Amino acid sequence: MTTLATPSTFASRVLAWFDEHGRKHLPWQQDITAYKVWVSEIMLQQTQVSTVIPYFERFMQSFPTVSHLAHAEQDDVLHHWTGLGYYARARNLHKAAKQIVEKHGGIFPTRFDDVVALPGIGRSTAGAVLSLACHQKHAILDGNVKRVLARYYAIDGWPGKKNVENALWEVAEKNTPERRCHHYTQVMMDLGAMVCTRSKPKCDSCPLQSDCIAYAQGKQSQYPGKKPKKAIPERQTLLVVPVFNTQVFLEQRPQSGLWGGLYGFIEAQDINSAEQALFKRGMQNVTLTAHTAFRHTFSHFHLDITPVVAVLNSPPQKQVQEAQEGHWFDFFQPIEVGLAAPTKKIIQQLEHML
DNA sequence: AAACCGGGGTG
DNA sequence: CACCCAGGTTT
Repeated sequence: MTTLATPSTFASRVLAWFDEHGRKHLPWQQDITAYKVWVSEIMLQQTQVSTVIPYFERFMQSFPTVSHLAHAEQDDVLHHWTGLGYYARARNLHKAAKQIVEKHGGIFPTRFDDVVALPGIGRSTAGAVLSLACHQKHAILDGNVKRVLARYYAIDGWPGKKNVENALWEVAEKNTPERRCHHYTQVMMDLGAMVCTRSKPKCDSCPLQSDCIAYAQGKQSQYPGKKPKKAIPERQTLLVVPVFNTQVFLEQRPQSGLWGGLYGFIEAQDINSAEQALFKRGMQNVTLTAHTAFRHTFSHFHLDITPVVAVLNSPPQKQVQEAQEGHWFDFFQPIEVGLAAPTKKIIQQLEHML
């Protein structure tokens, strides 16, 4: 007697793998709410799970609901993000929380179009939240899923290209099952993070090995296609660090652009303009000392930073001209606002520079 | 040194 | 539509 082989679909195989190996005990998987899933998804867009966990816990302690987040000070929100990078994402999270309070009565919306209209939430994140928290059937396409699908189907080209992205979305939609869509969403991320990793994928543990095209061809490392690279420029800047007794002066940066909304040191191109900038802020009798430059690298440029400590020999006068919002912070106390990595680094090293 | 990353913004 | 931008970590 012959039996027709039960079609073992893409989804059924990965779901079986989920039952045995999937992650089910992450903090945002307990007492699931759309809010928790949303916050975790935004954090996970930029950082891996082990790093995110303590940030997530602190964030939820301080902002347990959408409403708490909406009513928080932006500085406090950015402070909770210090070290995670991509501060625009924290600003969008805060902005979206305010919109949810205004437009949706503080309840995270459950209609896809409402969710995707929120700042910082696109098609993939909206799909992830509604799938994981509300069990709605939506496809997702984050970096992990892109890698799994690009390899399985041997989809050539860089996913930043529209046509490649479209091809990936098409198969992402096609494979998303009606039943257990929330488990499916979770397991696709798990597979990308735990098995179908960027380098040294664990193909022998993969439920998709038998018909993965990249595996069959031994070309796992060729997928997804790489971003075309280009030389990145170098820039240099002075960061002027005013010090008076045990206090340093920081001011809030403009909302848009580099380190938007974070507190930082005064930027200057040379010592002369550094002195002018200090003068404008009522700091006149100062002793400037340039310290060893260090390099901070972004994706699109290198920034060589020379810290210039400006010790005030007398208390600051009233500002000559209104500038950004500036504050003196005691550098032995934790500073409760958002700081970019290089700012934090300079503050940590400050006592050695005096 | 290079890869990575979802969404916003601009041309 | 095509391209650029943002920041810090991992490899």
